[in-house]
Amino acid sequence: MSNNHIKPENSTGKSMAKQVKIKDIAEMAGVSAGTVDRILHNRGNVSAASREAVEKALSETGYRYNIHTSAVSLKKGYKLVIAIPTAVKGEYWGTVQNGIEHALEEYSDITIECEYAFYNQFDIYSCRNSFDSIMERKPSAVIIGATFVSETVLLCTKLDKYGIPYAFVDAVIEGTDPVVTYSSDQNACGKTVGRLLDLFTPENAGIAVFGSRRIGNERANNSMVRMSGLMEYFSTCGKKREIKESKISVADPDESEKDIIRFLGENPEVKGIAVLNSRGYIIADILSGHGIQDMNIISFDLTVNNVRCVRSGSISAVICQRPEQQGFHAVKAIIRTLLYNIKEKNVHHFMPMDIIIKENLNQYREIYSE
Amino acid sequence: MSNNHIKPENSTGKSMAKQVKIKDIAEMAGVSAGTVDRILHNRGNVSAASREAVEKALSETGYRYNIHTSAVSLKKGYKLVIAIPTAVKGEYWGTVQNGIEHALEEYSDITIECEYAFYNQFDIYSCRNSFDSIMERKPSAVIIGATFVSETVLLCTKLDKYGIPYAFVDAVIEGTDPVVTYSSDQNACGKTVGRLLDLFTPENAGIAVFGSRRIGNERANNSMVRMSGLMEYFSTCGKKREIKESKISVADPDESEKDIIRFLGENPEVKGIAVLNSRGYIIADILSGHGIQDMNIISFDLTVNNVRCVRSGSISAVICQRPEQQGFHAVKAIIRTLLYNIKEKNVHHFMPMDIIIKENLNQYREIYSE
DNA sequence: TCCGGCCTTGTGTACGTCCACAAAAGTAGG
DNA sequence: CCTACTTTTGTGGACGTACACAAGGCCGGA
Repeated sequence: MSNNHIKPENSTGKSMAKQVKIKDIAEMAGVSAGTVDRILHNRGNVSAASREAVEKALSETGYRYNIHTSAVSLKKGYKLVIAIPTAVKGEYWGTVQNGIEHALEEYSDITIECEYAFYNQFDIYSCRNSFDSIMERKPSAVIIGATFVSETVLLCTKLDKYGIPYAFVDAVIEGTDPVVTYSSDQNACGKTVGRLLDLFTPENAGIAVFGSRRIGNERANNSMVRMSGLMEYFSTCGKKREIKESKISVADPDESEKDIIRFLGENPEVKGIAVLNSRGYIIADILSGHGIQDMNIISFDLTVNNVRCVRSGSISAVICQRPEQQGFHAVKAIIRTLLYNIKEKNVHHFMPMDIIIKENLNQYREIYSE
Repeated sequence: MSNNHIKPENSTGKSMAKQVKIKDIAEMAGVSAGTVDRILHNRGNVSAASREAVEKALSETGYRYNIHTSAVSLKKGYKLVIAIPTAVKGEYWGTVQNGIEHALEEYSDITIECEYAFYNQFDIYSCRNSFDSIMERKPSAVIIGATFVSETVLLCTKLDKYGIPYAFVDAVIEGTDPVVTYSSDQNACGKTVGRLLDLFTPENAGIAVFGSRRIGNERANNSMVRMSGLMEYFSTCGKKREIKESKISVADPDESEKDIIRFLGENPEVKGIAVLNSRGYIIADILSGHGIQDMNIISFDLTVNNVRCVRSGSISAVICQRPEQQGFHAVKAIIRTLLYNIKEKNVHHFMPMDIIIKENLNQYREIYSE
């Protein structure tokens, strides 16, 4: 009972990497621990000779400092600013936020202050307001859920100027220099949707694709990339499918309903619909309301409404890009950067595209909620 | 609509929790820090009165001790024994091992020694040998990948006796008391396979199911549970499908090949095959070798061979249960138990069943390899 | 040469916990 | 009431790092 632990010193033959301490490095380089510390933290005021000697010792020993003792003596806290579209519980950005908070819990023994700078993803002025406030908040690091291209580039330029690290979730914006990004390959998503639609829809039936209405021409538009992936799938799959395109309006539900019903009246051969955003449930509910049962809908994101529709069968499949994991890992990566002051090598992480159908829905719910 | 987004903690959007220290608890309870420490670590020699006062203070403040300072001053190390089937890189248990090692890296600042006790999952004697050696190794905790029921129960009884915590990955054995388990709902897996097979196989074609040959009648047999799930799917899906059953032998490849070709000769209507273990690639390769192209194979696990077949199209879909995550989380949970000496509430974790097809294969590869 | 100022380096304390050991309180027997 | 012993409690050093501050070295100008 009392001997179910081992003593660190007396390893029973197993070799254990011995921890190299700052003092060891200092001794090797012929300087004091303080100098090593200054180099490790880029605090400046170090001669070229000392720096060289210490860096040699560091790389020879493969020194990695002890995160625990580091955290113990760390005086300064960090301030994390999260600039993402308004997070609604049970929807996409709400799930991202879950992941963010989950990660912060893991670091609850370090002083990390976290501020949200939400913006309306359909309103460029709201985004500008929000992003303008970020520098005033004096962040140590920023997590960005980008929608508008030039606003984001502007923000990143400022952050770069002050050496403030930032990470992207959901979408990656060109012309920026993030520490790390978590996103999905939207083109591959489109292909996957194509494949699923193809599987679920009878061979002789038609297919329709619903995207969002474009808002401004500056938006980083995941839907459009998904669309081209979907088209690629159908142009290479060997089968001949007729593909109709349409849009749904987010703003006006009554309008949408009329549009959809009219569209289906005009295209009775359509038996499969791809909805390239998270609003598949809207179409599913409209069709249910009109007693239409034999439509196969594929949509995106495991939101509460989509979950309901997958369970009831009014949506055939949903593709999900692990928003929670995106938030979680982005925060962890950015905190690691703050602590260790090193950039990771592989900055772009692509999340898997989970395929969720009625049969495997339950296990995903457990993962994505909580 | 406007204000149902998540407010983190307080109105200013900041989240910071103040650390309650052992000294604070000691002061509140009118004892010294040493006494609090003894209670926290069940070191005994504490009067009932002190214990009561301290526990009151602990629960009032919601005290949670600082993992970093704890780790800094922790003298003892831990020894983790991993009792799983022999891990081969790129196969199921190899991926579990990846996850285990990944988790150990996260705790590289704590002294954790890790020993593997591999066994041959097809040989009950090998399992006995391996499990018999475990107590001698004086583990602080054990991670078990169980195959044989009574051997596992025996091991767990011994572990329980000495109060050594253990966790299950992949399968859960009845009559044991693990700290935590990571596994999949095999019945739901079976249903999902059924659904996929149904989608991929033309409506008028027949379907076959290949399980493993049973080895001994004591084995925890995932295949059998998957089989019943699959049957459930087809008995409730409304369609009429003819389902044939067969087995594949792991031992003798030539024998398997003959069996399969004979089977398909006798059942030419079969155009879809579910392989309820990870050996879908064997069948896929045999069929490819015989020039058979129009078979839809669904199998399990993202092994290197299955990945190759999904990419080439000879396997239509694979279901994967995140072996890496299972290993990863099991280790993290067990280490948390060792550190905090508390049991988690929800011991059974079910992993999602990822559906992998050609179109979404690449992103999963990145996740599961690395 | 001396002085002030800047650049560089070394030193010492604090962080919160663990744990060994010392001290104190309690108990029992004579 | 004293001694011997057990149970309970308090105390201080150690862990490895961060950072403030003091101290030393170097340089140019007077």
